[in-house]
Amino acid sequence: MKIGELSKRTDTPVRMLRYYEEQGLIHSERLPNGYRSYEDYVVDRVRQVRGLLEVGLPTRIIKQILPCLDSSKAIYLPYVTPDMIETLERERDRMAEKIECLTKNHRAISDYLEAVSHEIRAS
Amino acid sequence: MKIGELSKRTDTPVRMLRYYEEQGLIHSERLPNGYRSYEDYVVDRVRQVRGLLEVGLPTRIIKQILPCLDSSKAIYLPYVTPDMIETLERERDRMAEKIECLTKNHRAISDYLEAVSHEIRAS
DNA sequence: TCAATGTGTGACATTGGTGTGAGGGTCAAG
DNA sequence: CTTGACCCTCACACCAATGTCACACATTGA
Repeated sequence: MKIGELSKRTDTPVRMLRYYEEQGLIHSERLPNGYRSYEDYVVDRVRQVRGLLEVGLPTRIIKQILPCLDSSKAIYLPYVTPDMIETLERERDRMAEKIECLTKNHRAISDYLEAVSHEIRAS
Repeated sequence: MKIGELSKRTDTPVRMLRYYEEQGLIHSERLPNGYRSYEDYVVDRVRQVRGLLEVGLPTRIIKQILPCLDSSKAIYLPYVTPDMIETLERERDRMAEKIECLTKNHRAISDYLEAVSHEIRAS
């Protein structure tokens, strides 16, 4: 697929798709005319990238952890450096913290909305 | 307490504390000499703000939802506008999405690290 | 063929969170 | 009284993600 379709399917500005490629987060082939051509799996990839960006990870880190999140992990297993392991462990822990923070605040908002809805019904 | 102590207790640059105040996220009194003076509860407040920033919420949104996360919710219940409710519901849903994303990726990284550690033990 | 749409590159602007430094008060300890 | 640590404001700089615009070429459909 070409960049326009990928853009629609991922609800992502074309500008950003090119940016993600520049940052090494996604890959494209080129058609004879120079147009970018994407394989289907890139759709999921982009969605994953966007999700990680949304939760505050910079592209630098995303680029590092993405390969480890592929189903074809086996390929990468032998090449892992201690340095990489450290990064992954740190990110894993940071993610756990974020999950905790989000969960707490999510519940607080839910509770609040719940209370408000009762208030309305009572008035 | 003065800004230096708050900075230490929250592990937050003084610069940022003043910024958060400018954005209306925290409050300070002023001592006779012009120094900022904070009440104890601000420590938790700052930690909460930082957590929310880390998970990608902009100060604009944080400012809106913070009042609803206080324990003294009752005070705010009567003043809630439909507009505010909408914002809260949207943020609640976005948080849920983020939690899902983080959970998924957290598990993936954990699994990966697990696999790697086995690999190492086997070699 | 012409117009509209899609794509390419490149450059500049913007935004939000953050860093940093200048220049100047406050205050406590030596 | 002076020094050092702390505080004030203000301004400029930075970075990463994103928006926007200009200009050129490709594709497609009327």
